[in-house]
Amino acid sequence: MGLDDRKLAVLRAIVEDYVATQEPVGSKALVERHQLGVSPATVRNDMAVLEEEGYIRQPHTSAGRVPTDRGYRLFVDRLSRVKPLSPAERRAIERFLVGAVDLDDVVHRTVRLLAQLTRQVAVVQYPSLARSSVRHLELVPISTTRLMLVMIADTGRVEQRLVELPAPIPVEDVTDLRRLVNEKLVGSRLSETPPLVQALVEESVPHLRPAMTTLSTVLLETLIERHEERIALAGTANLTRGGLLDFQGSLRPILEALEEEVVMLKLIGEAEPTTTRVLIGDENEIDNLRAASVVSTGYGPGSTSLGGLGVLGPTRMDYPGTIATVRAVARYVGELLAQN
Amino acid sequence: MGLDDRKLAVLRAIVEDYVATQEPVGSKALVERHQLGVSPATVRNDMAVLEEEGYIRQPHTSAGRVPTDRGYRLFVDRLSRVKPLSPAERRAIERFLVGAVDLDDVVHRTVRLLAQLTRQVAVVQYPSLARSSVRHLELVPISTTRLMLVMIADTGRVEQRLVELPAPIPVEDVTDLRRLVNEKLVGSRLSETPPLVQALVEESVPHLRPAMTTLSTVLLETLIERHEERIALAGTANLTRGGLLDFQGSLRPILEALEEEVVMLKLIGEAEPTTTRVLIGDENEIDNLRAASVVSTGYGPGSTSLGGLGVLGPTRMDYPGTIATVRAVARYVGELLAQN
DNA sequence: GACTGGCACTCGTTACAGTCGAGTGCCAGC
DNA sequence: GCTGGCACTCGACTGTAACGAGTGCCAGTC
Repeated sequence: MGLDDRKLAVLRAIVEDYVATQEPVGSKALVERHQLGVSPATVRNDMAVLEEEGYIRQPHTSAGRVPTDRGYRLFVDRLSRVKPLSPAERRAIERFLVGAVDLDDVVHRTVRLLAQLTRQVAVVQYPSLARSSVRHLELVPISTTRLMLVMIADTGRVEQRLVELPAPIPVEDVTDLRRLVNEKLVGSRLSETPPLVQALVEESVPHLRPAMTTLSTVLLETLIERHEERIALAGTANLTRGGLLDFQGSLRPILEALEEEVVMLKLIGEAEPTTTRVLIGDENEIDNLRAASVVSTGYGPGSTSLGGLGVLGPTRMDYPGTIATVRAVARYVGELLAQN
Repeated sequence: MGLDDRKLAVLRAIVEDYVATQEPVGSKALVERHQLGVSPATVRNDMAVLEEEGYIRQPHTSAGRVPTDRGYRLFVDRLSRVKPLSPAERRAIERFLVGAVDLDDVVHRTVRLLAQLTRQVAVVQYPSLARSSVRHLELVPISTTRLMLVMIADTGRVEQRLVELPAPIPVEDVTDLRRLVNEKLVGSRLSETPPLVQALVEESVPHLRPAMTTLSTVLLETLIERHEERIALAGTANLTRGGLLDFQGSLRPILEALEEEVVMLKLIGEAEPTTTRVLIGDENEIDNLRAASVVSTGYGPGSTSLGGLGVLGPTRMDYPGTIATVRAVARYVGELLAQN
């Protein structure tokens, strides 16, 4: 593993040039474009070592070198600084997010902004319900046997679900039910509600019990277990930049993966605001994304995470710039949501 | 324009073969695969006429013929019957849609189903708010100067928006506001609410007036003007089927168009349940979609339309099958929503 | 011992020529 | 009006050759 400083500089130069030109880079071009202070022959020797160690490879014998996933990894970990954003970019972020009127709007603006700034596919998770708490529960009678249950979370998320009651109940009972569930659940984290919901049923007076039982089932089922997590996507057209060279010629697996919300959630939903995760090519556990890289982080007030966001692009991407942008956007969104 | 029956039969055969094989079809292959009862030479003469009239064309001099947009148009209008769905498909539709728990779920299932059955990109518009009526309005106090306004439409759609009040108001006033807006607006179509909202302000008692004014602004602005329309997408990965031959080599414009909700809405949002619209290639007003075809219709109970749905694919698509599927899915969804 | 210039070698790219064959248009004949 | 026959076109494919970017290796220099 004896990689001296110059070899690392060579690797850095190769990554930078390849990302910029999208073409295998040779020893001669390298010494011309960078001040390495040595001859092409020396660079060739260094390249041979780098190749042996698995950081770069040749697409074919008489071609220049291309970074491997491992090479990008080394570059990201040790050879690059996070690029500070340009003032123009900072302004773009602020301008874009100011004026959002509700949560949906914030999420949509964010994902579009991220796609535009990074020129990649952007993914933003809605604030996770599990980490939100209940602000209010509303029960709206639709008919004597049907209620619409609406839950408003402190993050601004609103979820609704139809409840089919086992028997007709009078309006006064709906009022009672509403009061009871609100007294019990408002303010508590959704991840902590199951025992509370259970208690609600046990404590309820006999004539409300059937309705409360049904209601609690729906509460548990829908609001906590089922589609509690949602995501927004933007910038899929960016996948076609750089011709078909990226993604080894086929967008299919990428597009398929992007449509699977579960997959995407797993990909970006676990990060914390303080860390930025970079997954490069092969490091990805999802087979369909073996030709892609993902940069993700969490957002939220302070260091608590409400959800994740990130971008997906070719392994040949501008990591320093992308990482900087993802972080910046996450921070702004976190602050914005903290104000609500 | 003297196209006799045989020439039309030839055109039909060309369209069918080309759709199936994706390769230019020649006179010899045509007589082999279809019982036209004439020789290749005769077919060639017919082809020459069809080409002159602009229904087919040759990619290059020594190749077979390919239908033009105009050819597909004639095929759709006069040469094809809507294919009845297979029992398996009918069952798939029913199985897929049964068990949907709320509107979001219905829409998501529908769009995925449509993408799967047609193997194209599917687009489903959420039930249009403009054509829905108000079932209930809820006001939830967030703080003394902030309310969360939640509107529930008869289609099951729920919209929310934060209201910043000009001055703090007591909880009793919120109750009054809630009662007033509900009395006035419940049951009316959203497209008819603006005068009613106006009246609400004018009729309100002095001490409620400031709050009511703000509230009415939000009501008009958000629920009626702004993002009143939403769509769901699925099956973008299907764009990559058939290699890059479809869409003249670049998915970019298509993907860009798909991300523009406004564009998509215009495309599918105007149809009525009784008619099915087919836009072929050039007929499309959106430049980005000149290489694609769109099959769309409306859905809703009876012949009133709640929204549109459709699929987008290459001009080289199985029109009879696609049309049948789009119609069938629209009918099922319409019925499903009518039951709510 | 590390770097360098030089050189032979590899191999993908491009250009060009030639062959093949699917498919056509046209025409004389039935 | 249809058909068989025939000459023609032109893209697809194959083979050959020249080109050149880029390499690995080695002997020479500091």
